Amino acid sequence: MNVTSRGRYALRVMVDLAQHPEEEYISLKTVADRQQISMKYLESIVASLKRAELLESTRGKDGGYRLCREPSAYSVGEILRSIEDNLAPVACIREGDVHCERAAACVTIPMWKELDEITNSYLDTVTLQDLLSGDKWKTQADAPAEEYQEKGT
Amino acid sequence: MNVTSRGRYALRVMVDLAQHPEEEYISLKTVADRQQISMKYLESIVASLKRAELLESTRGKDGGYRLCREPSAYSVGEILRSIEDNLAPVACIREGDVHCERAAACVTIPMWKELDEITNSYLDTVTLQDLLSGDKWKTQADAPAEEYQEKGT
DNA sequence: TTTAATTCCTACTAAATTTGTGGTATATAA
DNA sequence: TTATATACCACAAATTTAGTAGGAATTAAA
Repeated sequence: MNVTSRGRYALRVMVDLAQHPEEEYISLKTVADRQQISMKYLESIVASLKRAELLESTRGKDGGYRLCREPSAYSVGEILRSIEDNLAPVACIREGDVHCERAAACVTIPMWKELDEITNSYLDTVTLQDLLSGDKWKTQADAPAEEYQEKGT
Repeated sequence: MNVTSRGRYALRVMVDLAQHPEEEYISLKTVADRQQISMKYLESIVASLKRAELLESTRGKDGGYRLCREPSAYSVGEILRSIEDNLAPVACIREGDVHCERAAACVTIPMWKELDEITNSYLDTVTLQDLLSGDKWKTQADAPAEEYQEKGT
């Protein structure tokens, strides 16, 4: 897997934007201040997010960034894959990349591939909304016995 | 996850030893030649494996390394954890290590923890024997109807 | 039309990690 | 006692990650 600070920061930017839906566009400076991350560093990260069409922007005064979908329509997997180019657990199974000539004979490749599938499919089931609500991980001790947060109604 | 070459090499050493059970102790040079890995680099890797009691050794002439269990009694998770100190997908959830003061408020922590559990429990289900046989990942198309490659004979 | 605020773009630098190498001490079988 | 190993420690090269710097282009508003 290997999720670097770029991936973690990307997630925090997306969460931050999701938590402040009222305003139209939010400047990077605002997000950087709230999240205490260098704005300059964030620049290259949001550039990737924008390229992947995970958020939209306007330039100039009063410009900034905003989500272009409902939080429930983003999966963590999608966000991370747009940022990290090596979500795979080992280099061996990255397509095109370095071709290991022993791959055909390598007894570990099938395992790495399965592991990659397992992690990706987990991350694809977690949405930005899940992160915001936290319900997905609430234990019974935490959770109020009464009812879930109604959604969709 | 982040499995580096140390982890991959460790797995290859273990597989190599498992594939040559006839001889008593096998020298690192032999393994390094067979696997085409720098022997010097392997030294530090097998040192970790030995420290974790995953293999045993004798020094001096005719010395070398050998497994101390049946291949089916090693899990890949155990092997990797003895080598890589950061199997966790992100630094944030490594105990004791760097303590992130925003951890309590961080909405992503529960997800990283669950991901870590998922990957570790998968890797704990895969044994060295599984890697050797490959059966675990054989598709029906691959598998010859007749019989497996005879081994042990 | 000028100014301030902002995204966008490119290049560079610093720090950390990974991937090794080298040298030597110690143990063991023949 | 010699050849062949492991064991141990320090250092170096290569790669990746993290962060900085500077400025061009765009936009809203004064």
